[in-house]
Amino acid sequence: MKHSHDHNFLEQLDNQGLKKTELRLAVLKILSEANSPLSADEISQKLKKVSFDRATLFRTLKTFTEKHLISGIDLGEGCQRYEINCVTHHHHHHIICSQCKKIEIVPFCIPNEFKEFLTGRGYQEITHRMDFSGICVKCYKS
Amino acid sequence: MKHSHDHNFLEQLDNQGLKKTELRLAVLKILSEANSPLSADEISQKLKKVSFDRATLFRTLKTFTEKHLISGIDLGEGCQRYEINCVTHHHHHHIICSQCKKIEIVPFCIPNEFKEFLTGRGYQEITHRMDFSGICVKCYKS
DNA sequence: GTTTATGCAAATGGTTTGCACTCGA
DNA sequence: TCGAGTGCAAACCATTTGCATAAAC
Repeated sequence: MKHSHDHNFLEQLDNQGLKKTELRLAVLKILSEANSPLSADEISQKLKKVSFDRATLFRTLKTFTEKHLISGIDLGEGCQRYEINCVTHHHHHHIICSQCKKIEIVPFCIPNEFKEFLTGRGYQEITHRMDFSGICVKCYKS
Repeated sequence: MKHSHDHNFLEQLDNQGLKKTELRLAVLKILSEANSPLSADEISQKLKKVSFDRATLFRTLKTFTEKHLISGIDLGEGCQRYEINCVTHHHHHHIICSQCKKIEIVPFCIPNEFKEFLTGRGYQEITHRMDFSGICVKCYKS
């Protein structure tokens, strides 16, 4: 899908005191147009037109994550996936098909009681991760 | 803590058609005496008395996981941790302290509705992962 | 003209693999 | 004895790091 806020990338980089380079703009564009979280490999593939170095890509992803422009997520595949952080992309969880690896967003989050329980146990700054895997309809039918 | 079913290790290996070697027995013993999931490194450290090879240890952990004698869990540290599977250790989730890395078991699991929702969406053989992190009381106080 | 970002090459860390040898059943 | 299990060395794969160059501001 196309986004109308492509031009915001420049602004976002500026706000974070980051220089606007071709790679950075390309990565932001790719992630904002993706409909599911992408691995570094997948981003690389979509970067065909842009010349870049793998180390630089990882540095970019790390910087963006630290500046909260993107989020890294782990679905147990042994690599990180990255998602753009924008107003329309708030906190959520995923399910990944164990066969075709298709990823969907899941429309629920953990009950408040969980966090309350842990707070009661003295934990501070609690974060959680939750994800699902299963065989999707398509794969199951075939 | 000491367990009275140490002698079951031999039996468990037998049941799975696995040969009873010193390393395997030692790993089962270590994991059954551990009070939180151990990484391959931590298991290695506890194996001081037994001579072993790192590759063999990983092969052992893989075999045990496949035979469901142990479970591998990922708490986002970049390595797997392993827990013994026995009658007294059923499905559960963890919280890890983001500072001291102490791991505790959390006494709740996801609501049934989550799985039901996904089943309704056509997913089969659904599994989930859920874990927490936060600063534990001890670390917070210091 | 600085500071920050990049490319290159090499290192890291957890884990896996190929192969010949060894040991448990 | 015979196949499963092991040690060793080397490979793997995602990611990181050091350093000198290049580009952004």
